[in-house]
Parts: sequence; structure tokens; C-alpha cells
Amino acid sequence: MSRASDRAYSTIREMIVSGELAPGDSLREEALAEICDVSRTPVREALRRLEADMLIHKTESQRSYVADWSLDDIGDAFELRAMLEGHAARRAAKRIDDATLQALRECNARIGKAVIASPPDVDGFLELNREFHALILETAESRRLTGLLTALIEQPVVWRTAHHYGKDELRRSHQEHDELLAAFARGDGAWAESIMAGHIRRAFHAYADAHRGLTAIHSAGGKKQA
Amino acid sequence: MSRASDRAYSTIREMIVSGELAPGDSLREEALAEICDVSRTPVREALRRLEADMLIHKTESQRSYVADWSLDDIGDAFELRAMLEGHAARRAAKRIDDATLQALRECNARIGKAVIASPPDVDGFLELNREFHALILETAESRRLTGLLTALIEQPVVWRTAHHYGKDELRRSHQEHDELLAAFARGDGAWAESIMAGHIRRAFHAYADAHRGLTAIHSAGGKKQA
DNA sequence: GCGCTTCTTATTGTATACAAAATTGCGCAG
DNA sequence: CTGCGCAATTTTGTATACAATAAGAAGCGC
Repeated sequence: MSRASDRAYSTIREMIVSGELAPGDSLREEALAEICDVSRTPVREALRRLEADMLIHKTESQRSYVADWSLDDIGDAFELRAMLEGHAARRAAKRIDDATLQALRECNARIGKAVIASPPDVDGFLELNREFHALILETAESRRLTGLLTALIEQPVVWRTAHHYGKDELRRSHQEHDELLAAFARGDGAWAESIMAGHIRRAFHAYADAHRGLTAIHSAGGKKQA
Repeated sequence: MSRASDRAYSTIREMIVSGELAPGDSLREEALAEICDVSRTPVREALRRLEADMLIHKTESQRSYVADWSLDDIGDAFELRAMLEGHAARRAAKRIDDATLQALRECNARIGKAVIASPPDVDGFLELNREFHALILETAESRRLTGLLTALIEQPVVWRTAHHYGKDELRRSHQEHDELLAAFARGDGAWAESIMAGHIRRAFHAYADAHRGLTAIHSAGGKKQA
């Protein structure tokens, strides 16, 4: 993390995720280099990584822009996530040991605490939720699956909109994690897969509803739909 | 493709896929730069891309080595491919139009020709097969799915071992494509998904059988395996 | 002789300078 | 006024030089 290219990556990434850089904004290497206080070389490496993450997009003439996400694209990403995380849960159910199961239980207990707080600790929830899913992914023991999923998990939209989660959705999420733990305890891969897939799909619809609400407000004028 | 970094990427990639660089071999940037007749800068970009493809592997001290593939890893990759290509087939079945269907039919007809030739035109088969699957993937209309799959499709092992395909396996493959076309013609996504998943899994077992045969032979003499 | 430290060397990371390519803006002809 | 084409400027791609860091080798004490 102390390396310049890592700093550049984190910095630019954060600017995109936070919305400081809006979808469609152009990314000029020199400008980014100055912002990150490094030279263009590490910036270029960072841009490569961000492109692989699909957070940015290069035109045919090699200029970089912040990727814009249609609702379709987002639905797409969630669909893939549901499938892949479901697969991860199935594999994890077959491989999990007692120590890991216990760790997951503790993690979800802390999620429960974040959820029942008033007001709910959404940031804490997000961090713990991330930890919970990461642990399952690790237990699935598939380097390739991990590689594919990390690209999908780190989505700007998700993080921005998760803050719109209501108390009900947070509790529901916590509850689904518990069901997942039950499936793990029994080593029932198919069950775990079903729950996980549903868990992700629910998250998508929660997002889509919030999004529709937002765009309904914004789009009094009109929509850029193709 | 005329860019130096693309040349470096193709060159190094080809060396790995062909086996000229064996799993575990170290990749020194300067040496590669000389081989590719470019400077280290584009080589570094190429290495990044190859790392994303999981064809190479970086140690904690940032040195690069050709990735070695255990049979488990390969099975893993095929499993993910089966799932994702199955998903692609399902989506494609819902979206396909007559022109694309016709194009797929013609492609598979040419595959048929390559298969019945004696000796079978394996290189032609591979290229057409790639085209066939690419067309389906395109029809699935999911940029993210495309992104995830391209990483999985371009595997060195697959290409090296496909040459071991017997006439039966080639014919079987051609036949499965025909079934897929039937599913597409009826817009039956679930059917298409089943066939595609089976198609990929069959390919894996064909590989695994060949691999077991090969390692049995090799391990009699003794290999430089670490 | 063995283990530790330190110095040397090899390799990667970063910065900068230069080359190539592309976009933009201007000028000019129609 | 519009469309085309050229040139000026901006932006990206590549090469090279230098700095930082990790591996390897030699020296030293025990």
C-alpha cells in the first residue's frame, strides 16, 4: 500500500466511488498524477487496474473515462454476483470447519449489534458484511472464483446506495446470514447456494427500488435511455 | 495490436501457452523486453494483463513467475466456465435473432467439415469453436459476463490439450453445438444452459482423461517437477 | 563448520524525456 | 454559412535513467 501505484489506485478509486468523479468524466493521466502526487507511470498502472475493475472505460483512442452504469448493467452485475457468490457458498458449505463457522457466527453477531443500534451503524454494517462475505469466499477455496468476484464486489453504486438501506433491510440481511450459517452447520451446499443467491438478489431489488425512487425525482425532465 | 505493449503481451502469452515457458519459470522484465524487442515499460503492462489473466503469478516481493496449474485449479476454471457459459447460453436463447442463429448454424456447419476431414482439421476446429462460443457470448449482451469469461476462456492448458482430441470428441462437440442450436431456435434458455454446461464439463473430463494418461507416461521416466 | 551480519548485485518501482497519435480549432474555399 | 483540410495543441505510448528493495554471496565471529 505504500507503493506509489497503490496510492494512485486507492486515490482515484475513492474519487470514483465517492462520486467526486462523475460517470463520463474524462481521466487525464497528467492531472491524476498531480492529484496523487506521483508521476504518470504509477497512474497508468492504476488506470489499468481500474479498467480491469470496470470502473473506468477506455475509448478506441485510448482515452479514459469514468464508466457509467445503466440500471441494466447494474442488474447484470448483481445477477453474476448472485450466481458466483451462490457457487462460493455451495463450495464453502462443503469445506467449512468449526473454527471458521464460529468466526462467521461472531461476525454476524457483530452485524446484529450494528443493525439494532439506533441509529443503525450502516458503515459498521458494510464493513462487517464485507468481512462476512470475504470469509465465505476464502472458505470456498477457489482462487479463480475469488478473482472473478472481487471485480464484481467492489462496485461504486453498491456502496453509495447501501446508505439508503432502511432498518428493515439491514435486519433482513442479518437474518439471511443466520440462515446461511444454519446451512453451513449442516454442510448443505445446495441450501447455502439458494440462500446466498436470494440474499444477493434481494440486495439488488432493494437498490433498484431506491434507485427508481431517486431517478423518479431527478427525471422530471427526461431519461437518457437508449 | 501494432502497439508495443500488445506485441509484448501476445509474444509472452504465446510463449506461455505454447509451453516454451514452463510453469514456475521466472519472468524477468529486462529479458522479456529484449525478447519482444521493446523497452521494459510495455513489458510491465503486458505482465499486468497476464497477471489478470492468471497466466502469471507475482510473489510477495513482486517477482513474476509462470503460473502452475494443478488439476484442481483447472477443474475449478472449467467449473466456473460451465456455469458462466451456461448462463450466457441462457441469456442468448432469449435474445437471439434469426440472422445470428443462421450465422451460428453456418459456423457449426464449417465445424462439421473440419471434423469429418481426415485427418480432422483440429486447428480449424479450434478457431471455429472459438468463433461459435464468442458469437453466443456476444448475443448474451452482458459486458461484465464477457469480461469475466474471456479471462477464463484463454487458458493455456485448454489449447495445448485440445490437440489431443480424438475424432469422437470432435464429433461429439459438433453434435452438442447442434443441440444448442435447437434450444436457441426454440428460445429455451434453460435447455440451452443445460447443454452448454454439459458441453463444457465434457470438455473438462476429456482433458482430465488425457492429462492422467500423459502424467502416467511422464512419471515413469521422471520429470523436473518441483 | 555453522549461523549471523553485511555488502554486493540483480530486479523491480518511479520519474522524466521524448515520440506518436488524436483531438481541436483555425483558415480557407466553395 | 458550411464543409473540408491542415496545423497547433493536447494526450497518450515508449524508452531510458535513476532510486528503492529484495535476493544472493562473502566475510566474520563463535
